[in-house]
This record gives sequence, C-alpha cells and structure tokens, in this order.
Amino acid sequence: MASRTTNPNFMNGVPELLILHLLEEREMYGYEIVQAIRDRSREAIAVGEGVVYPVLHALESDGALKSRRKTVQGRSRIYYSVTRAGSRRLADLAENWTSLTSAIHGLLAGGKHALS
Amino acid sequence: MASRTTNPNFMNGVPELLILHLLEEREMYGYEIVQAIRDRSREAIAVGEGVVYPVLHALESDGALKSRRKTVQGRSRIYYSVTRAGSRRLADLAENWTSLTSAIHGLLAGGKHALS
DNA sequence: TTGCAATACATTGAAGTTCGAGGTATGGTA
DNA sequence: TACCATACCTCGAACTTCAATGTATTGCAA
Repeated sequence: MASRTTNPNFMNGVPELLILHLLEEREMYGYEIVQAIRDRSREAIAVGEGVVYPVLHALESDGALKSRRKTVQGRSRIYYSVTRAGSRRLADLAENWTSLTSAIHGLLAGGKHALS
Repeated sequence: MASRTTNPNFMNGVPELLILHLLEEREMYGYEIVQAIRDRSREAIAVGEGVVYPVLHALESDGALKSRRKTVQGRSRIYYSVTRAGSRRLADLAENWTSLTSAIHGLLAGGKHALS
C-alpha cells in the first residue's frame, strides 16, 4: 500500500503548487527549480526532474506559464514565468492547500468532537 | 492536468492517515468512518466509500488493523481497530505529514531566502 | 587529452492513489 | 409497497509521482 522511498506520499499536487509559487517570485528554468526546492526546504522536499519538466510543460500548454529560450554561457535554458491565468491558478491552489491542511490539522488535533 | 471535482488533489496518503487516526481513538466501521471524516471536517474533506474500504482492507492485510464482525440491530458491521504495528505506522505518517507540510508552508511563506 | 562531474533538457514505464459509478442487501418509515 | 438510509464491496478511469535513462555541452582535474 505504500513503499515510496523519498517523500512518503502526501505529495499530490504539491510540485505544481511549489513551482507556480517559485515562478511568481521570479523567472526560473527547470533545472534551477529542482534545486531551489531542495535547497529552500533544506532537503525536506525533493522533486526530481522527471516531475518538474512534465509539470512545466503541462502548465505551459494550459496557459499558466510562458517560456522564453535564453543561452547563458553556452548553456541553453528555458525560462518560465507566470501568466495572469497562472497567477489565478496559484491563488486557487494555495487556498485549497490551506483549507485542506487546516481541516486535516483540525481532525488530527481536536481528538474528540469538532465543531466551531 | 487537474480536474478532480471534490478534493482538488493534495489528497495522497491523507485517507490512510485520517483513518488510522480515527481508529486509534476508538473502534469504528467503514461506513461510520466515511461520515466521521465528512462531519468532523465540516464538509471540507470528503472521502468516499470507494476510498475507505480499499484502504481498510489494505491496512488490515498489512497487519496495521484488525477487525471483528458485529451485528447491531440486524445490521452487520465490521469494526476495525489499530494494532501495535498500526500505531507505529500512524506515528510515522503523522510525523511525515507534519514535517512535509511545515516544509511546504515554509517555502510558501518565506518568499526570498530560507535558512535557519 | 582524456575522463568525469555538473549543467540542462527530456521521455519512458512502473507503481500507487483517489474518484465516481455501480452493485448487493437489510431495516425503517411514509 | 416504495423509498431512503444503512452497510458492505468492486471496478475502471484518470492522474501523479518516481526512478531510470538518454542526449548534449561546459569546465575542471588527472
């Protein structure tokens, strides 16, 4: 039922949320995003390239991101930035994330009854 | 890339965590769990029977739960309770959940740099 | 100059989850 | 007699993440 070695579940939709968040801060390219997530989370979260690139492509074809190619020191990079639609999407995701996690937190904490 | 109508992603592993948590509090049966989650989260989280029963079965065959059949008012119910192994599993899951969500929260909040 | 690590992109198949719909059966109530 | 709530269960579809693998270039060290 479970056997992941790295992030033991709980990761559904998280990469999309984090990527959108990072890109709203500033333009970045795929490889950079992979490391930014590792670094800023102090290794707590590790999202591989096999996750990042597909998300990037999907987000772009959805119109949430736009890209431009740029060559830096002989390295060809594809920089992504958030579109207006992407911003809205991020806002939605962030809100969902917040309300879901707080609901779960409530369930885990308030052992007995719940209610307001 | 996303299209779920109910819980918009972010649900990976959560049902298992919640079920284990509820059952540690007290013995419950499947149908009851479905409603307990709905009720205690004030509709914020809705986990269908199609999710709960398979998780229950998997958890039991993993030795994390044990069950006993009981008939109440002509209704046949299967009550589940947490084994020692299930308790450990819950502790692990809860810890992972906490550290992951706090890492994500940190990423989302601390816009610029991170570090201690 | 040869070799290796890092940079940078990308794809594939495997595995695991959730989700909704559908199915069976009984009890109580209108 | 209907119908809804209770109570169990399974199936296929859809979506994700993950690790492995592949290409190509740069830069550094042996």
